Amino acid sequence: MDDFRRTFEQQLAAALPGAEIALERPRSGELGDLAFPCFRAAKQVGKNPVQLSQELAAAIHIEGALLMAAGPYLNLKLAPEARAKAVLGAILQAPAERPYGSRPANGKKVIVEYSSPNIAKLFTIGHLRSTMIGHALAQAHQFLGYTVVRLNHLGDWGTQFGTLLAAYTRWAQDENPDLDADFDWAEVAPERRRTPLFRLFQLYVRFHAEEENDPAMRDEARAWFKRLENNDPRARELWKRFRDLSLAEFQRIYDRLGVRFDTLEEGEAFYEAQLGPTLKRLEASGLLVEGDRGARIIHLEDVGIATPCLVQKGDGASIYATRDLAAALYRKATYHFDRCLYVVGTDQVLHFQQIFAVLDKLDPWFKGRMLHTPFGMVKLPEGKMSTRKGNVIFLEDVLDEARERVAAIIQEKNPDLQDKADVAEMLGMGAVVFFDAMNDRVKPITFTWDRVIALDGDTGPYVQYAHARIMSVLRKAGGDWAAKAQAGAAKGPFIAFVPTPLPSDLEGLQAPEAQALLFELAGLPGAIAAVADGCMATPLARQLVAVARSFSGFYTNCPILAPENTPEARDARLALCVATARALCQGLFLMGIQAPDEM
RNA sequence: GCGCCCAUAGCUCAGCUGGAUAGAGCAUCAGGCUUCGAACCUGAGGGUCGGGCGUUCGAGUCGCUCUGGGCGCACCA
Repeated sequence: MDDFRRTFEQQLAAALPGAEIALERPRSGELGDLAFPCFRAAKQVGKNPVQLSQELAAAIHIEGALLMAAGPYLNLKLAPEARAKAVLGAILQAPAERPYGSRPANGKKVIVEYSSPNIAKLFTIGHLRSTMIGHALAQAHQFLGYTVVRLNHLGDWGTQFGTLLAAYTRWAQDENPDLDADFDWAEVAPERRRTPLFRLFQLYVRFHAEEENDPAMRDEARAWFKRLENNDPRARELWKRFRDLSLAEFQRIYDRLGVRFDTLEEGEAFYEAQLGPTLKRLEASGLLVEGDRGARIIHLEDVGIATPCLVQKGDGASIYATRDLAAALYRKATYHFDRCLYVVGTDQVLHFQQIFAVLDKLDPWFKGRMLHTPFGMVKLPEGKMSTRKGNVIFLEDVLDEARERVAAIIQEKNPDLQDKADVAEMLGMGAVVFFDAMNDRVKPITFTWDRVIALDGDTGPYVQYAHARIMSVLRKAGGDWAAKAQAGAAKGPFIAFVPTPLPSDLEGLQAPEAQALLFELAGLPGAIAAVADGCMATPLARQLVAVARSFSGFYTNCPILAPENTPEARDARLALCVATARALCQGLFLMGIQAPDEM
């Protein structure tokens, strides 16, 4: 396809000297494979776009392709066999280390900061957004040739930690120091959740509840954080314990989600030693000003931000802005990145505007490199979720529920399936994660069980089902067909498939449904590129659905193993199945979803 | 009060830098398994793209304005 694109562009450039040649993808494969909208060029040469496209259609000839004027568009449509050859070739003959849609290394480095949960808080459905969007962005960038650094800005520092220390001191350290017994004041939790970490969480929630009526407690929490920053041994000891407890839990969840980071060490606390130097540097630059109550701030009115950035609290303790600034400076020195993405919710847009503005003032190097990728918050029908208030949906409950619902369907439709539990997990995860990607927008999401765990229609399991059906056909085909679609080991985001020769005769793919499927497969590389460009997984998710849907059309209309098929037609169709399976498997994997062979 | 974001079918959402007849899923209705997996497929109904004004050859997309919602507005993150 790239060859045709290049030739088409060259011919257009020759016919229209000086014109800007920007090709598009037509709405459907019926229209063609590549489209040249003539509007701008027509203006430049002083012609009517409809007329220009007709003239170009008559003037340009490309072997194996048809050039057709469709109103103001000039469409290049490949002959059915040329399309099949181009698309299947690109997928089946891609080198194992450079799968279809990937690009060679481009020498650029991008940091993706994502997930970033707070210590002693359990993962909620809200955390899934940052985690999986960030994961998909990291995967897509690496797939497209970037060097990717995956960072987790763990919330292991700050006044919230003071809250935890204060609460522990008040209600646990004497009667329940190891947090191994239930609190008599807390409501009884389900068995699975009765862990020390959960009790820590209960302490946190209780503190915030009581703090409402007793503002002095807020000072108590701040004082504890101050002690922590001043190296108080008791505070440090508890800090380490709570952090270790949380990390073990987080790791379990990341393993379940298939998400990994280059390091979990560079959380907020990591920058503690750099806070002083950061403040000094801000001071030396002359940006730092005294604010109310002895706080130190940086004014940003001159760049259109009314709220100043507070970098040191009145009591001298640091605040998250200080740590984000220190982190950015550290990352510049350590990673020399080209782009740094912050996958953090929309409620922090102002915060990042401030941080980026301060960095621009401090060092012009940062200009244009820092990017906040905000996402809408997950809300409940009755309102905002709040960890502090305890009205939250825990991620594991959602994943477990999804798994159970899938397991019930498996029991009904395919009771003899091997590895039922594993498959149920893959499909449940697929449903939840895919739902999130389909909705990637800045808009908030209202959580309901049936929405998030939907299993019909445009869902992960729908795409996974297409993959499973293909594998089933390939197994029935015998020979080494199934092996050809078998995923090899993944290296980073790349799934290795052994390059496979094309069938010499592709006439069996003339049917419109086969052509439509080829057209959608051809759309995948663009969709993956759009993930990185737009910093969202949505285009890929939607293109995978398009592929799965057109596969279903192909499957129902073009018998693959029917005895009346010629061996050539059968092989051509099987090759298309293999290509589709590879593409689906790789595409889902970029999103953090696995494609089972059976379900 | 100020700032940012959002508004598309009954519901949930797509719609790439303005460009081909505004598309999916769910729900509803009507069909399709003696044939490769029906977790599927085919078809139907359903739209003043929140209202108004403007820019443009052309606006769901850009600008202004109104209405309705979300978020934020220094010592939480």
